[in-house]
Amino acid sequence: MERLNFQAIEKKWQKKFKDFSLYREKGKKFYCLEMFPYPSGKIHMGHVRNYTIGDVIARYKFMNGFNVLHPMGWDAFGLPAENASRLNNLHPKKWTEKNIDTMKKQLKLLGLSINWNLEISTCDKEYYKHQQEIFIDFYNLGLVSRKETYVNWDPIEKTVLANEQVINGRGWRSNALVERKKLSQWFFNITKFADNLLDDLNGLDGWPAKVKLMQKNWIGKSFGCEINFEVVNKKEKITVFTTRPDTIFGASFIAVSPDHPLSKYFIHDKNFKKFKDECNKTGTTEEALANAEKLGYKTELFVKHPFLKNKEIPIYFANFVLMDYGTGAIFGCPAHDQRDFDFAKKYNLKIIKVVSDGNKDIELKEAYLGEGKIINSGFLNDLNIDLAKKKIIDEIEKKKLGVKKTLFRLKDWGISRQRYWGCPIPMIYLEDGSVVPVDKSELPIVLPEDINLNAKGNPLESHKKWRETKQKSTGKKAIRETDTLDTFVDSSWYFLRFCSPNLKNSPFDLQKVNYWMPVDQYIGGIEHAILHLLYSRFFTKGLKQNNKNLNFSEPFKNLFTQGMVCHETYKDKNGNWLYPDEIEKVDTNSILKKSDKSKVVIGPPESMSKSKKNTIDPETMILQYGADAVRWFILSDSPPEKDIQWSDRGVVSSNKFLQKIWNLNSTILSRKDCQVDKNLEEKFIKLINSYVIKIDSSIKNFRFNVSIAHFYELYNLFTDSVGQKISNKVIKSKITTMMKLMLPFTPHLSYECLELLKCSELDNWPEVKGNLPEEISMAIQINGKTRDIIKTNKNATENEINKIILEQSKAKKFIQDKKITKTIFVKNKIINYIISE
RNA sequence: GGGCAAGUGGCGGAAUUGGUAUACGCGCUGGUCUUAGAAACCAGUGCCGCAAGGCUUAAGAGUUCGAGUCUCUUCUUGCCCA
Repeated sequence: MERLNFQAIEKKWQKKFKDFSLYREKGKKFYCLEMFPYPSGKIHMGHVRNYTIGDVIARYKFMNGFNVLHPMGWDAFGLPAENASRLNNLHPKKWTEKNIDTMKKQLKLLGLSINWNLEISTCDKEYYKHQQEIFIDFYNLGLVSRKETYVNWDPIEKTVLANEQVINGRGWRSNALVERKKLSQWFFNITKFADNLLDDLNGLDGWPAKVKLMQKNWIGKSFGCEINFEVVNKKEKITVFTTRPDTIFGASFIAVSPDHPLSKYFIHDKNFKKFKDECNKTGTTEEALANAEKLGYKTELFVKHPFLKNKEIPIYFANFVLMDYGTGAIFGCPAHDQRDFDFAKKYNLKIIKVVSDGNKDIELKEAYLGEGKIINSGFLNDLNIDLAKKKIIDEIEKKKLGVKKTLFRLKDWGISRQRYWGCPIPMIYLEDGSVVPVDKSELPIVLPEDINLNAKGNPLESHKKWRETKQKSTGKKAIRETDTLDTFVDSSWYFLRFCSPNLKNSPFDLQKVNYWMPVDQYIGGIEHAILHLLYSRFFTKGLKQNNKNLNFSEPFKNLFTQGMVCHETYKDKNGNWLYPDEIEKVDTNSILKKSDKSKVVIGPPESMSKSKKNTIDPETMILQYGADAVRWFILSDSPPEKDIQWSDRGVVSSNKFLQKIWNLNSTILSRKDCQVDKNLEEKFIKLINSYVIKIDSSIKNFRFNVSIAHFYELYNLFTDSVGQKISNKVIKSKITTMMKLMLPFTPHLSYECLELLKCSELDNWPEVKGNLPEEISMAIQINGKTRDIIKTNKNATENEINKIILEQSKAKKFIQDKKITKTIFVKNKIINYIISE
């Protein structure tokens, strides 16, 4: 028997997959999309998992008669290209193109059903030209603004970081301590859609509840009110925002942001300046602010308490109050807010309980946040928190002390990046100080290639020739915006571009996006649960506002978030990380470093990363074990939403199993016809039918590991059956069924076997119906304990079962002459006799 | 601190949603074949017990004829928010 030569068949079929398309004229549309990769150099196992899952879905849907769009592109802008080009003296464009080339070849080795004719790359001017157009459209819609704000400044990368790029106060890439810096930045006004983005989550039934919850928390809608406090002996009022107006009687200080207008009285105060500089060293994330030590600067100013005559409350500047959240001022109620509590402890401020925690006279050790009756609060006393909130807000509005207000945690999306390798922002600065978009006819504003990357800061700023321009309509001198767009912008609409990737004059063809959108199945990592998905949703809503004829307002109908690929880590005696191929396993207990035979310490499985050297190169695995075996393994071990542990043993056994399938196919091809036992044959056919149903439903439910378990069972069924009295016709027709079921998982092997089986219709899914096995097993229980399992005909009645039990079942002796007081009979499942002693 | 998940053999995990717990795979043990090894094939494999049987889904309670699945308490782990 000839061994499976996977290299040869993969080569053969990949040639046929070239320019592969799952398009067809008839059938319902299905848009299957996996998050496109960043071209970092080589593909990694995470990509293999992501694109294999997508490929199974795409092929499955196609075989079920759908017209499938399954494209691929490159998220090709971004800082790593700049860093790499400084290291290797290679232009970011060249570096990116080289990587795309490599990764495309690697992806093709996996045998994906990608239609490569639709390939796009975000660094291509034919792509970002349209992005600039969308930017101008958004600008004209009032969805773009320019604001002076404090930003997270990474002093090493010399760029602005988004809040989520700051981890524990440090830059996510550089690990530098992040500083606060005031810069003029471009923003997308995502907050204009805050309510919309929140409400529409309800319609996303095909999204994991977890992701929806994360987005909901991120948007963070909260209800409360503004309260105006009169400053003693000054004209102004301080407006605070609070979600806990019910605790107003517990207020013992006012804290305002160091950037609050009130600071005008202190600009000449050296101590205040020092304090403010100190504050700027803390990051701007809520987490950084929460963890930072609470710092205050006491002013000589006081406000009047709005409900307590003669009560005056001191004003502090505080580092934990942000100017861009709420009104930049809060009232502090230490008894019921932990930050206020910490602050009050530090500056010896009064802690007045206004919500009863049940312990009347015991001093609080921390803020009490629970439910309780209101106390010490005049007309609010004895109410619960909710009622007190309503009453106090009514009172505040009645006395015109403030207004009811809804606040969002969501902030506008800062999109300016002081970097070269990104999409130029199509705005110009005129000499009169006005800032205007470029004329659309000038698009694209092409990124210049002759730049000096070794200069500090943004190379576009020092590129005089590119920077200096003229306004087209007036001929006036102008200077280009040198900031480029956050790369999240690039990925916020690429799914639309795939519908008409070569269209010249418009980002997308209306008819085509209305046909293909929304994406029917989007697949990617959970790490994009908030930002990428939120931004894409915002873009879709913005585009719909710009063009009312778009017939969708959400981009992704169904979302699947796959788990990570993990591998154990290895360290040598000096604590240096080692690659898996630098070690050897002598036996289960001793692992040695190959080079010097020293002992190696094994760490727990962690997400594969270059820094921990626990990566496995997909290309090596594909060449060694075959693409089908790699695909098979990555789907077989764990449910796809969970993390999976890469194991070499696993891929070896996948390879062995596929070899067995090949051998089985060969056996069947050369099988001689035999005498036929009709009953046996019928039984075999019915069993196969039951597996078609099981495999079909497990694929539908993304339970690929279960599908694979069923394939093993199917294989066992075949090896038991080839030697039995079943006709060649039936055996061949059923192995054809099995190969079709396997096709989405192992396309090369399946196509090859189907060709050998002379199957004429390769691309249709087996019928998911037919007669099922008649024999089933039933559990016999006595007092709820299983005492025997009997085989019986489907739909056997209680009487028939009773007869069997009394005649032959092992359960018989448990009943003996005891009295059966009750019988519970569930057809095809169990019969339970309740007997009394 | 708050919210949300999850906890099943030596390991990855399955269980038609309240009805046969441990499917399938890995590993391990024994055997066949082989000069030997590898591969392949056959058999076994939750725990205790010679067996009959008993016990078992993190721990404990509850609902039920029946609980891995539902409810409550506790513990542990992971993720998100703080």
